[in-house]
Amino acid sequence: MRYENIKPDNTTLLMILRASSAVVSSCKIGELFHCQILKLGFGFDLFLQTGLLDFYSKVGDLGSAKLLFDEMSERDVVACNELFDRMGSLRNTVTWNTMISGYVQQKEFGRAISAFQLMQVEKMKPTVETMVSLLSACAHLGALDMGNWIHAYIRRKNIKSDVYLGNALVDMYCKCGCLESALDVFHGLSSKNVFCWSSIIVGLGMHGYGKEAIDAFVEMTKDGMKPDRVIFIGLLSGCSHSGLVSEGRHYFSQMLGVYGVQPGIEHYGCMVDLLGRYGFLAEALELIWSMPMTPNAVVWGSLLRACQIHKDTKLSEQVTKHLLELDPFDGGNYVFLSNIYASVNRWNDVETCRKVMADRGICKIPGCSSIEVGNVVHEFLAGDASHPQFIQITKFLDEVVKKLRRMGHKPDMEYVLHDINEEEKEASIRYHSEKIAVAFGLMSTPEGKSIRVVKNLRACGDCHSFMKLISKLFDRLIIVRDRNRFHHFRDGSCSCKDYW
DNA sequence: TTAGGGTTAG
Repeated sequence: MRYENIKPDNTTLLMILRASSAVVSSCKIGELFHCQILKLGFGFDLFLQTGLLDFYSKVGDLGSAKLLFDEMSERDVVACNELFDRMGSLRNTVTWNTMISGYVQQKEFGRAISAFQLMQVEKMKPTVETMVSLLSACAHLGALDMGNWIHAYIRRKNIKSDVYLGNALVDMYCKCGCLESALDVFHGLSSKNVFCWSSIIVGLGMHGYGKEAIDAFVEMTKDGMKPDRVIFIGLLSGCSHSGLVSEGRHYFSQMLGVYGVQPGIEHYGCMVDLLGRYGFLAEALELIWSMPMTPNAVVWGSLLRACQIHKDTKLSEQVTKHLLELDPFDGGNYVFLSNIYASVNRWNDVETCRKVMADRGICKIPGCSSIEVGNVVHEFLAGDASHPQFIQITKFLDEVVKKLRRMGHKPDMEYVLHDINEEEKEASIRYHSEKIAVAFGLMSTPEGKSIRVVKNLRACGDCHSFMKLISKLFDRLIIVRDRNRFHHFRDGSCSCKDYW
């Protein structure tokens, strides 16, 4: 259009922006576009500004989005001073919603919630779109208290529920460990689409209810709903969490013929996970070689995890080679290999692994656990003692460990990295972030209250048995969401039946 | 103009 020397109007620009935000992943183009708008001297109206704001949010340039958003606020003040008070605000509900959803999409969940609080300070009325974004933030954080508060707020303010909001609630309750509430909301929905079904199927699966996930799938198809690829990911991963190998095989084989869904690399990944985790390592490897597409890091990663569970050092070395070829800078691969060497006492190889990591400047992601107490999310990062009550927590934890030892618990140090003495090894696992978070929960919540912890990585074997004992010792329900599933610890045992 | 579900891994 510029070549024709015809000046586009605002509507055209808005259309271009929307199209770009759907396909463009580079922030540079947004900036260029922003400059062009200014250079060509457009009337920068609210729609265009919102379009640009949405663009910045979607491509992940939150800095520019925030700058623009704040700028809009200043203009608002000027406009209100100059004009009559009936003048519409330049920063309206839609721009707030765009900003909040931008934070959620960029995984800045805390900021999304803060933005909502600011929105309330400015007396801006939230809408159903605001609520959906916020619930998604709570789901990611595992912030149940906040999620409950939002649910109550929706009821109090009579915010009209739709299928998006219903789904967001179901997903939030599942990911915050409240399967009962999720099911309540789900069954109460007046209409359900494929998103709602997938939320509940995935939720059942990640809580260890594989059979119920299959039942939901069957019910869904009876309702005339056509399953999509995400539904099958949920179904197969649900089978995997519960060790339902033959059921998983059955549905995988029926995907294309019966349901018309072409198995993608994700579904092969689920199958490798299902077979490998159960111990069928050779079959899992065979499946990888027979795949119609090139296996990716997720597929090899699933097999590597299976090798770790079933202690197949030889195969795991082969698998790691593939992984390191695919991504030589992924720290996780080195950590995995190093753990496997450590478990069979090959300390020289452990050292080599660590040296390669150091030489290439690769770090491992530190463990991080969070717990919500009194409407505040407390975060505990491995090796970080900055929490104001850190000393009291560790003292409390030491006492607990002593008690557990008297009960006969021996620390499981299979995957401690270093070739160090037993005492040092014990110290290195005693303060794992999830233990600190649970200890803090025990100290700061009333007796009998369940404790919910969210962890960014998988729980180690020692933390898992520790939680089982703690649930009995303190008579508390402890719910831990780890990287990919839930563990409900009650009266000395775990809902995963130690299959995870 | 704004909103929702997904496989491995430190």
